[in-house]
Amino acid sequence: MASLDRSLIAGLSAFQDLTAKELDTIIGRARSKRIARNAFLFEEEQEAHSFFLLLDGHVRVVKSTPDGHEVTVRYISPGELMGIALALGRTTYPASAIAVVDCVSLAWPSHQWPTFAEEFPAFVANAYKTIGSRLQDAHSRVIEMSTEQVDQRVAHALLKLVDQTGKKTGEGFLIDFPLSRQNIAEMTGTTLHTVSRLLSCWEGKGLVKSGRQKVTVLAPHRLLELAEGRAEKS
Amino acid sequence: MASLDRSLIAGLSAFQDLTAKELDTIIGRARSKRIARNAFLFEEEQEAHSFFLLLDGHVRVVKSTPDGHEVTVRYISPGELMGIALALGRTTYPASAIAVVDCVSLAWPSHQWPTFAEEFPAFVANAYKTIGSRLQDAHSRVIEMSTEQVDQRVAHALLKLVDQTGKKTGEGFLIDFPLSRQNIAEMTGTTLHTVSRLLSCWEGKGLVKSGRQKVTVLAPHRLLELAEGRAEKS
DNA sequence: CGTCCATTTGATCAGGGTCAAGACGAGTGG
DNA sequence: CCACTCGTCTTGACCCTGATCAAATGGACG
Repeated sequence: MASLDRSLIAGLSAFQDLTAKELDTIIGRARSKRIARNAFLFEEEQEAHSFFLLLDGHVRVVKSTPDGHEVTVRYISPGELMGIALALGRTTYPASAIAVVDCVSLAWPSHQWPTFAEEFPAFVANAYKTIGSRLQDAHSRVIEMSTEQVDQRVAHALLKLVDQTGKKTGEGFLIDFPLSRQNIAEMTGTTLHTVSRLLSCWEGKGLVKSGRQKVTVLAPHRLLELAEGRAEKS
Repeated sequence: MASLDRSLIAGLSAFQDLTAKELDTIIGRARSKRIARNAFLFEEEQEAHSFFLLLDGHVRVVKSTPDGHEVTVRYISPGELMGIALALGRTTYPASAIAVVDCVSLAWPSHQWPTFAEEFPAFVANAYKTIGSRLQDAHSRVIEMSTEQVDQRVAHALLKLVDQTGKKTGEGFLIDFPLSRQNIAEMTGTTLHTVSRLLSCWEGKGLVKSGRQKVTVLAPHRLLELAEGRAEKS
């Protein structure tokens, strides 16, 4: 097996302010893994044996309720850390992580966390920054759910995904992984029916174009107006 | 002014695993403040000059939306840290904190955080644990908002408050600070009207007893059944 | 006693969930 | 290459939860 090279992680915000030598050490302790589409990287409630960095692909993080509902917490893009809640004193994963497409990730055993903390304070500082921004995300989600209508929430969700992983195409911004109506519903606390109706309607207005597990945002600006509730009701 | 004594903070989970001497040092750097009912401890977007520990009273943490809605993020009880989001790389407060009753708090200047981190690693570890549990709280809020009906969410909210600050009385558990229908609505993403109707209904069933800005939970167990959706519809 | 809030309760109604049925498209196996 | 199947998506009809609008009641406090 070819050994891992630090160029894989150099330049990622998680490893900002670390020296080349430190990167070498860190990557020397990592194992790389391929995860097939639809496979779990880790599961909710499971013992948190490792923490991860996604190198390639897209991962959906979900929590399940006792009564069978699934709620999507977030999508992870390449370069992001995953499974780091243990840095906050947990021993089990708070959610499950599923590969949306075939993925490649790095993994470090959890028991190395304290060592990392001592040897690479810049790294843990970055990790905490990540956690901070996720806490803010969670709070904005709460606020959206409390104050916005379904159409605004769906619009916000699409815009967030475009921001995160949008690929510019001739027509607009394609969300670059398989995304079903059901998936969008699980992000926004609604049903696939309502999402389907919304997308149909928006397609009619030229805001988006969507197909089977595929969404392209054509007019982000107008979608944003809708998301912020300053669109004229037509 | 009498100087502050370490007995004020000894025993609090935020200061677990610190020596008496360390506690003395920490408290020596604190300033204590009285905050009148309805006054702000800090405001959203404001420069985060200090972080706080609530000694006495109750604080409501709220975020406002551009269109004037207020969402209550959480209530803080004595012994809890506040305004520590700056530990996660922020420079402004992410929400406002309002004294629900007359309060007493300790405050440390933010610029001491790095010093604290070096001198009292146990303290920052505890702080991160606090943040971790708040992240989880936020996620459960999202899940509740996505999957539960209003009555379940209100029931959950009341139970959480009872857990946090419930005072056992002859009849049940009193939530020990002024709490209006409006406040409950802001915690659960509904309106004061709906909350009022729910409480009236529950009062009829003997689940709660409520008056002006006052709620007592009489039958937590039955309320929990309702919260979890396994109550018989009557 | 009067004013200001918090609360209650009724009436109305719409957003969006639920139920049902069908169309479409992609992959599979013969 | 075609038929079949399964999963995704669409669309209609219906109805329920809970928001909105409106008005009255009741304490608390100056």
